[in-house]
Amino acid sequence: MENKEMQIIDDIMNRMIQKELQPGEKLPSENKLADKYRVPRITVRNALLKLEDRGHIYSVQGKGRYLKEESIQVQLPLTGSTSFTEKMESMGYDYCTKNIDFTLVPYNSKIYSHLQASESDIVYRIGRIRYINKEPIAIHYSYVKEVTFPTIQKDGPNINSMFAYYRKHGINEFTSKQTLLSVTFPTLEEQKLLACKSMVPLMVVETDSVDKETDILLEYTKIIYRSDRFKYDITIND
Amino acid sequence: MENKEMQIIDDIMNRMIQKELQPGEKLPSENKLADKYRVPRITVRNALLKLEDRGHIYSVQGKGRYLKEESIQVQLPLTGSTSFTEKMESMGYDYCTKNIDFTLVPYNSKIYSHLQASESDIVYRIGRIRYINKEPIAIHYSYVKEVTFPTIQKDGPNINSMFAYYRKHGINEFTSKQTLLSVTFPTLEEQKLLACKSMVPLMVVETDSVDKETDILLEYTKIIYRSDRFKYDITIND
DNA sequence: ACACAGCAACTTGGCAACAAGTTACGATAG
DNA sequence: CTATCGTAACTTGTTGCCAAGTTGCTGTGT
Repeated sequence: MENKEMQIIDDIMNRMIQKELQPGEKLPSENKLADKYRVPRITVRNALLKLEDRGHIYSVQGKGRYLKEESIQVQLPLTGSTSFTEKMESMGYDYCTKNIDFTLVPYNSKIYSHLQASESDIVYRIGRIRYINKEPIAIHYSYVKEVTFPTIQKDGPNINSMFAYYRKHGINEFTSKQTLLSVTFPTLEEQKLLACKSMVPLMVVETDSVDKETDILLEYTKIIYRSDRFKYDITIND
Repeated sequence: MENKEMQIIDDIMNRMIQKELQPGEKLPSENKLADKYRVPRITVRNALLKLEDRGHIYSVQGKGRYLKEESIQVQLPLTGSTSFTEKMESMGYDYCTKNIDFTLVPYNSKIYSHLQASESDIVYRIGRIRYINKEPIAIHYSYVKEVTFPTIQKDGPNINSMFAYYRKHGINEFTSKQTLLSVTFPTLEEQKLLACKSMVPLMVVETDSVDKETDILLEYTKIIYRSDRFKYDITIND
């Protein structure tokens, strides 16, 4: 029989789902598991390293391996036109956000075409990290043309909520033309920002935001979520 | 500086995105890369093994490592009430589907509660695999109560399209109460069915299907997509 | 000139021995 | 009795060496 490693991963994952293994619990040592599954130690070790990369367990040299403490899984409405902050607050989460950058974006065909911007347009990126229970759970980038909001350079660094900023400019209802969703793995930088391991999948949601009244394109948005922190609600309703 | 391994992964991934590395191309050997990045061979090796697990490269002992051939990425509308088959055909893909199982489902609190079924109800699972260009891209499970369609046991094994089956029963318009989306890794069985490596993330879409006219619950659906084959369109429109 | 065997130099794959860190416990000294 | 130190037995982490597979060149015989 091939692929003992994957069988071990399946077995341990099942035990975690069935609650046979509890959060915080210590796993048997590599040697004990190797005896149990009748495989070389290295096979068990590789399986455990993968589980660690996925963020399910952690190890302490000389002590052993432990299941991570269970962390929240948030049911997040991906659709709908209310702001992220409002969604979170209406669900009663300990939620906060932190601005991480406000920079001029060098010309980039993908972003510029999304914004329907010409090469001579000036585009800024507003980046922030969203936290639930003090844990980072998403990176949120807003790309805005200077033409659309001429005072953006001055306002930018102090914007806490783009929605609030738009309301201040008399825009109250938003819609979007297209929302795309894909799955990636974190770069080294994203791992640092989101405090996650290299094999935690990220969900990337890209959309445009349009003033419902005037149909003017406001921004191009890219949100990068830790996929292990959410069950996404994509119900279409109302 | 820590985490050389991740820096190597980032670098190779960037080169792939920038098309500096072409599909099918042979990568430098572990030793050459170790020299280039000034790290021990084992570090390069671990980075390459992760890229292999993610499905980006493959290796041949004695020969070397190669970039996988580029495969299609389909833009898939996740929302909307047309059937999967219709979506695919309207987009002109070489699409087909294969029934893989029709079985009685032993009592399971999660599935039964989704179906609003009591413990004495009989529930069947219809499983099929969906292919694009002969490549498996999704596993589709439909859970149906016998009460809803009394002849399901007889019909089941020959059902090619659930939507067609419902239409035969006079149901023409469908809707759903809630659609949830999450990300997981494949079990060993799912790896075999979807012909993918252990670290290819899967997108799981769970929904109920309701007859729009009578509001009767028809089925509970669970679709498991290979996340590397799609960009999902979750635009809410019309 | 050509065919072929054999060898050398490369590739990736696997593993065993060793290193490093933690804990538990018992001997020993005060 | 108590405190402390040392050691042995465990844990996970690292690495260097050799096995296995492929390629290509070179020498040899025809």
